Amino acid sequence: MMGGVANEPWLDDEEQQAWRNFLLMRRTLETHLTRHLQREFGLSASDFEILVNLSESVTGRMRAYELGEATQWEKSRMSHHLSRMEKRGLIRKEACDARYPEIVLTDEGLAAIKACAPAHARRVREFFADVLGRDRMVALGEASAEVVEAVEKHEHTNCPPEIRGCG
Amino acid sequence: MMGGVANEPWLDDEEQQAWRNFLLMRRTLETHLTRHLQREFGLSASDFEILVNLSESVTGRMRAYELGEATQWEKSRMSHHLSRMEKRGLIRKEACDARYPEIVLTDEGLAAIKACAPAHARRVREFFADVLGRDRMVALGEASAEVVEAVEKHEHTNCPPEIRGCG
DNA sequence: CGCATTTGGTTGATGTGTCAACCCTGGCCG
DNA sequence: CGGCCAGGGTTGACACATCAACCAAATGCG
Repeated sequence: MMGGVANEPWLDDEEQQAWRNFLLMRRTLETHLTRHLQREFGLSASDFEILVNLSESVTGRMRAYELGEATQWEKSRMSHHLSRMEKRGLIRKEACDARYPEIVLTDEGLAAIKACAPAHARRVREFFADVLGRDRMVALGEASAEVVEAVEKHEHTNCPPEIRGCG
Repeated sequence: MMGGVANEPWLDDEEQQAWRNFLLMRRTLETHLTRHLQREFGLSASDFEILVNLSESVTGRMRAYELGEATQWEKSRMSHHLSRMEKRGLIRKEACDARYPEIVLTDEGLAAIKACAPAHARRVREFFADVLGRDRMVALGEASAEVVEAVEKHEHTNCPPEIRGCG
């Protein structure tokens, strides 16, 4: 029909192929990992991320804000998700501060992450680390950091006025 | 609290750091690209994907099944999303076959993708292609293909019985 | 022929993510 | 002191994804 709409000077065929491979890879990997986590342990990727962060903290308790920094989620997403997790007994909100409730890992939550972490890590190794090999994996980690930095730098200077605040 | 739950023999610190960088990168990039597409053109990433596929086809019309192959979406996701897109006038379903309706790109849909493709491609270039540079980008494309292949091979041999059908 | 199976597609329920609006408390400045 | 306002957190509405169940035309085989 057009064949050229995305074929501007912007990306040539080889680059586009690489980009599409990347998109496919990330979805394939994510779908696969998520589905197994869900089926075998009843945890979503989001659940997993929260539980990992909590379990890695020294006290097993954090404020939602800290979790937000660690995960880079929107605050409303965090709030919604923590409510759902609380309903399922994976975490608990404790009102120590009478303003900023603390998010506490419950025994059940701890048990859940302990149960699924090895299988998850094994899959990451099998499908990612082993396939790439150490060198390429480290290189990808560095490249990733560069991309994140580039995006964030741009967000600083170029985001829409409602958000900017910097100017 | 534990610090060690994900620190099994499975992934050492360096690997884990690379993995987390990768996760962060892919979310940062995706969030950024999606948000701009949404704000500037009112299109979600899913809309975009469908429109790209349709617009690249010779006739501007495909069956849902073909779109499914191209995008690797679940069929129900496809169905739901096509319905929403039809409601918004981006596509149309035509019952030529009286069984398998054809998905047709409308003028409005074509206009939409033509309008947003350059800006989107420019962002991909700016935040991904230019940051990585051609060589690393191509290498990542190849690595991605390997990962996809590994996951898919495993899915073949090791998926849960309901799905397997093999063996 | 007739019935079962396959297969492409739809539907409904539910969980999840995003946006915008709101609430509440503490700090700031008059 | 007192009003304001910034920032963490919540809520509601809506878009989206996934799962399981379902539907109907086509195919296959007794």
